[in-house]
Amino acid sequence: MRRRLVIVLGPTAVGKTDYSIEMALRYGSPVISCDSRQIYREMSIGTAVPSQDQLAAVKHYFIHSHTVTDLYTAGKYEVEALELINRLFAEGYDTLVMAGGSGFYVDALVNGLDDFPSADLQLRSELTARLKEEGVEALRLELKALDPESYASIDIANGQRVVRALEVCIMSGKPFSSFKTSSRKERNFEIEKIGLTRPREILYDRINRRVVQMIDDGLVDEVRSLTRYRDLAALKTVGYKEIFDWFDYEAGLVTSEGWGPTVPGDGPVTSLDRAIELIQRNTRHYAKRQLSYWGRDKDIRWIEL
RNA sequence: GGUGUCAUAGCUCAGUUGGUAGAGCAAAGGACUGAAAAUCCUUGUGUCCCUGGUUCGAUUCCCGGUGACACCA
Repeated sequence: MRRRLVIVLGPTAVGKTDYSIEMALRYGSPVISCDSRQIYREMSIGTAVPSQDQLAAVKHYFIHSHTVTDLYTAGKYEVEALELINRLFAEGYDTLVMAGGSGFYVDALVNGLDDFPSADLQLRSELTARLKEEGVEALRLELKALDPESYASIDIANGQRVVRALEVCIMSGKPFSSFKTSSRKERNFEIEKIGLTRPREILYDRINRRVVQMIDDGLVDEVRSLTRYRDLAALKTVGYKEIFDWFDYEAGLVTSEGWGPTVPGDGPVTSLDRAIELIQRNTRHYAKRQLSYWGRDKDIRWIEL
């Protein structure tokens, strides 16, 4: 029997949720979400999770299934999603629908990640602290000594990448690059990727309006209720970080002092309106990055809505 | 009505002691192997408000105009 996974992907706010539910109903499939933020049960409004009605209409997986206090990663997603997919196929489904905005997670599932050691949070936070104090150069030199190949191939201007490569080198005692096989894992089902898109102007307009809707739906309260988690990776999310910054300003923790039109950065978030503007802009940036990520994937069949 | 200040990139502004100009943001493009809604990289010619004058040369100085703001009436 021909088993098939149909992945509906596309930039944020393009309409993946509606499209995937419609498709799932047609195939009698559940929807398997592939979204690095909708997976957290503590976050709803700011992540544009499907509505109660939608969740009732079609069974969804990986929505609100995990907690922000556990660092979730693409590696975990690969394992868990694959396990679920195999189980569902075994139960008799021949077509499964996946909806995803997280390109890296989609790739992890489709092609598989190499067998790198997973994150060591202790080591990572040490390296991140050093990155902050000593700058990228110091860590870069260390990487050059431990793993010249990675030094030559990864983006060494990107502190986060340098930290991860170093983390693996130190943890395993082997070069980061030695884990890389650049081979694709075999999957025992067919994969079809459908990319949803819309004219840029329309997409941006949908984003702008959706952000306003989120505020009306109570985003500020949702964010406030998550204050104690704000340092977790899960909360480093568009729609949340901007509002935390606004809270900081209101609390007098940051001021406009020292900031001006030629100083890099966005400056203090002095009002809710300013926070909204920033969320809209950052969401647009995010959508653009998603489009760029999928831009070179020749396996995607694009559909303009 | 009078006086003063300002008028430069889509926006906020810097600058040129006169030799046609540059930051931040926006925008566009790109990268991506366990933080990925994260993180990082690349891209800046614009009647320097308009008219006239001085000058080899004016966006820069001067006259006038227009507009914005402030103060005085």
